[in-house]
Amino acid sequence: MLRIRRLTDYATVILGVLATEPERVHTATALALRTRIGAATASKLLKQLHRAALVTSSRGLHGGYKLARPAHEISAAAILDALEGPLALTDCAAGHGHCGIEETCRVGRGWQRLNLAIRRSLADVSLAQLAGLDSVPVALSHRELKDRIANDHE
Amino acid sequence: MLRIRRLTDYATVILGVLATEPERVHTATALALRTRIGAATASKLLKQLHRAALVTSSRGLHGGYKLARPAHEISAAAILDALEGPLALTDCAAGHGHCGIEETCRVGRGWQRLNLAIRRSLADVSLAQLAGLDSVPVALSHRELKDRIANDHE
DNA sequence: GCAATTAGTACTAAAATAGTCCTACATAAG
DNA sequence: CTTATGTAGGACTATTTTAGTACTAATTGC
Repeated sequence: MLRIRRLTDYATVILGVLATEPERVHTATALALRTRIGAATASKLLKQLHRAALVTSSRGLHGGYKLARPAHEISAAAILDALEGPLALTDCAAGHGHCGIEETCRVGRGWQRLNLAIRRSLADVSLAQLAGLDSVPVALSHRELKDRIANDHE
Repeated sequence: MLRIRRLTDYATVILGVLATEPERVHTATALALRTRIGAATASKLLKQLHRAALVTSSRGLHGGYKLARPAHEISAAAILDALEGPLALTDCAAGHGHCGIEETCRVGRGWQRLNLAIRRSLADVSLAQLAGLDSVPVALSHRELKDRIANDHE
């Protein structure tokens, strides 16, 4: 239930490596080797990350990629957004409504609320935490998410 | 990002209808008509819900489906589990590890933690809330989930 | 026995996902 | 000013998931 795509996972792994050495530039192939991800795939992911401005790139000889900001300033939500787009839990909410009856939309809204709460919470988790580089492991707790969703109602 | 499947959404819609009239039995076709979901699809979903013990069924003439328990005792997590299985955010954690290097698994664990926190929070949201039948809309808040994830560390 | 209705399974079609390849552009070093 | 090393971007293919359908068996009330 509720999984992220494999490529998104790959991307976080790559970002994790970049986060351990934020000063250096890393070539796509080097990152691919180190993460055992296919070179072409890693390259594609890095391009996406670049477009989302999570990494900076330099071309030519001695070119490569670097983290655009410190790892603790990159949120899990930003990564998800970059790789998977701002899609919602359900697409009923996205507007292609063949949900003719009232109950449908009521439920749809419920999911939507949940989705929002989760997203916001994800915004509070940083790459540094995800990659275990921070002292605080993954800071986002039960009580807080629950509050968050509750406080959401209207 | 982080979406549920369309069929899962359908299922909640069906459950929502069942929740509005928990006393009566509803036939698969009646539910299909009311929700504008294809009859065969609705039927298939109801079977899954039955296997997951979220609804009870009776066969034969005047048979049909009913909610197995009151709507406020059915959690969003239970619905997700029934329809999508207990899958994790990433499948690296599921064991098929081709994640040879350390960073990989560090990140994997991070996702795993997030997943767990979200799951637990989802366990606190009921069908009644999802379908908007409860006074409290969708009770699961920002602060609480955040706490939940934070408290998770080891 | 008959009609209504769920149970189970197998199959098909469509869409999302993952992954590869090719060509163009940029930069530094010789 | 040429060449080696890189990224940028897009087109394309294969694989896997997801959605949806169809058919047959089992159950029950009248």
